[in-house]
Amino acid sequence: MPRTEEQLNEIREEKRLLIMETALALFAKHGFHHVSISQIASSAGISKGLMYNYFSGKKDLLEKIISDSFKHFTENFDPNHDGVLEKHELLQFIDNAFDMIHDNFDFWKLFYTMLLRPSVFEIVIQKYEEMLEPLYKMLMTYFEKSGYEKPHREAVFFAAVMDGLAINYIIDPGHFPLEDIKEKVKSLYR
Amino acid sequence: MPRTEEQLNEIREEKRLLIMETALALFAKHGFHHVSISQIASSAGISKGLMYNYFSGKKDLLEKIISDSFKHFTENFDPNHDGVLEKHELLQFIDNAFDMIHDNFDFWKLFYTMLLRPSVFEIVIQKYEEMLEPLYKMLMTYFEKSGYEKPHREAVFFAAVMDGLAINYIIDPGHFPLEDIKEKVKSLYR
Amino acid sequence: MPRTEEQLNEIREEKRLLIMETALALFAKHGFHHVSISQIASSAGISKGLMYNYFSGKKDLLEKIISDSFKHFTENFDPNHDGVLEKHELLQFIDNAFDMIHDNFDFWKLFYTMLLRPSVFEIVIQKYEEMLEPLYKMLMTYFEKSGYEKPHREAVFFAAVMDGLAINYIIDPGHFPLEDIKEKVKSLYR
Amino acid sequence: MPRTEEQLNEIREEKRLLIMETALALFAKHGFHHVSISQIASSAGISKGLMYNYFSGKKDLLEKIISDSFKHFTENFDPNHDGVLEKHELLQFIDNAFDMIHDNFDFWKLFYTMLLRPSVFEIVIQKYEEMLEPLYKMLMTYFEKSGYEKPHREAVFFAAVMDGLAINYIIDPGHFPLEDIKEKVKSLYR
DNA sequence: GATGAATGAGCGTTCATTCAT
DNA sequence: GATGAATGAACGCTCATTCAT
Repeated sequence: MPRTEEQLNEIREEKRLLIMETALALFAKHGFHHVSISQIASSAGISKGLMYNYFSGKKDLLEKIISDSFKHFTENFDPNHDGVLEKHELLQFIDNAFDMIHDNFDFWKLFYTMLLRPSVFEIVIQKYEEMLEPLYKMLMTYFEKSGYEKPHREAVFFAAVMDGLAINYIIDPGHFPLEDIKEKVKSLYR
Repeated sequence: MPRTEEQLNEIREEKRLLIMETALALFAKHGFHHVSISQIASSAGISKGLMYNYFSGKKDLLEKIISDSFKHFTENFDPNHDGVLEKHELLQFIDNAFDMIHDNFDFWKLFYTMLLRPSVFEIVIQKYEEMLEPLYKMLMTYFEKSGYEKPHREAVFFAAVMDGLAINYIIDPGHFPLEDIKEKVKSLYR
Repeated sequence: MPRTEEQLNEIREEKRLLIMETALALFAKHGFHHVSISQIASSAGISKGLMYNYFSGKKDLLEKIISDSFKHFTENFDPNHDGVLEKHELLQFIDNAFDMIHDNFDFWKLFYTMLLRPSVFEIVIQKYEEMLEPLYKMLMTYFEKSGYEKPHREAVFFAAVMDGLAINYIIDPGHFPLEDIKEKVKSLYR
Repeated sequence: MPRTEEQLNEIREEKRLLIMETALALFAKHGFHHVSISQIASSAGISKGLMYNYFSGKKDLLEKIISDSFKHFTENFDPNHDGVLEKHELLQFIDNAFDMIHDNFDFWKLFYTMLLRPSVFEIVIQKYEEMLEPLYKMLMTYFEKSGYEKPHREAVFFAAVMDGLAINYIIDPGHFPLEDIKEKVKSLYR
């Protein structure tokens, strides 16, 4: 008797996640180009061939990892989903951002690793921009509303500060004065 | 008439530089892993074999590029070399930093590309920290002297902000509001 | 109400034929090696696994297709089954041959594709020769009876001409001057 | 001291030929798709990688084999290169054709193997048509000049006859009544 | 010093086949 | 009978590196 559709979906979903999690951890640790399909397969305890039942190739695997994580990220942004940022939401975002990096350390490490490597990043840039645009717009609207002189500059600056802090946190989380820095950033926007 | 020892050394040094510059430009454009030794050799107009007279391998070439550029970087830092930062020096540093990135764009692009890839960066991180430490100390001393509550936090924050801005500038220099951002950063420390 | 043995056999035979027809069409269009079991199965609307209930493997499937088609071919040959060829039968055969190719285009395309590939053709060559021998004998008898000097030569020549024409017809049926060629061949034996 | 240009050319030409001859023999024996690069390399006594110093891939290797052989073929056609076929030249061509097949058996076996396999033949079809067109034109002109009613039909027929004979000769050269057949064909055009 | 032919380990990927369900 | 997840050997190909000249 063949498996039921439900059983198959369960198996497929489990394996899909297993492969993606295994690959993400390896990509984060060694970098996309330094991880071979063989390594992923053997780390996940499956055959090389099985990978290709779930993903059309190494690039596709990366894309799926990134887009899944983005989905998770965007879902946890703009708390009340009204597209408008209030001051307390911005302050809360600053707190959340570092928690998010902490909770998805591998992903964010991979993400920032890719950010400057065109050959890898182009795979993913579109999803990145789709995700980023609403955030940028919200920030600009917020800064405009709050009376800042140059909202675009403020949005760019804010994003760059968060990137810089994220990267430094990722490089050496043990020595990063996390709470102090959170306070510092929040003090700029209080 | 055979060349003198000195002339030979000069020729050697020229070739060495030629290879490094060629490789740096290619690495920055396509990424380290997407540039083959063959490409570097043919771009530089030399044979593959000759590369190995100057560098022990592809990794070695990368290391030499990074560490040479650091040397150049540190030599052009700390304006009056007294180890003490004045406010006007800090403000000037902010200006200079972006100029430096602009003038050595390929290097800084490559550098930030490598920043999160332990396997490669490990090799140069020590030189990087050696170079960074006096700056950190100067910064901390300055912030302390200027009455900041948490000098360490301020130094980390400042460095991270500069990293974040550098990265965003490198990703898309055409759309980066350079002058506005310089002003913004300086305004924080005026 | 369970199906009778006969009904089951009928279903089995239908599936078998479905698979063979699907595969033949794909083999003819893309070539044996460019068609995967997955493609055949999905084209036929069955699972990969089921294929192996009907055929022991891809090679076996090919063999069965070829030998089944031969069976069909031989059954529709030698019009009055008396083993003797009359001139009008030979002339009719020439007409029929092209109709036969037209009606079973996929098969003959596949067949001629395989003709020169020993590793595959070996398998069916015996059946092919069994089928061909009576024809050869009839031809030789006919040519002998008709006063040709070298009946063997004539039989070989006739068969080769028909092969050559068949192949050229198959390569580009749209541009093949079919009726003209039929006339030409028949004129040689009128 | 590096090798002279001449030495390098010699080495290159030798290896190129070695690889092509080895590959042709294997392709003819087992078919293009059944021969791996590894097999060719090990048959030729070289490494896999070296193949790619001489040919850009397996397809390119095939193309070069075919086009080199075509070159050889066309050079030995139309004896006095005046683009006009005389009766004695046609009769001589018939003799030569079988000699040519005999002398380049592997090539012609490979060629006819490919003729019906679109996926392989398309690699080579252009060169084939370039080579064939002048021949077709010469034939048509000849048949027209000689008072045949339908020159196009005659050219198609002639080419098909030669194909059919070639294929049958290639399948089983030992049992092919070569001289008798040559006479037969020539008698049609005397 | 300088060359480039030569190597071979390793890559991403395919696919006929197996087998638990 | 029927399914499709799973396997693994083999493929075409790349490229850092070596070394005879």
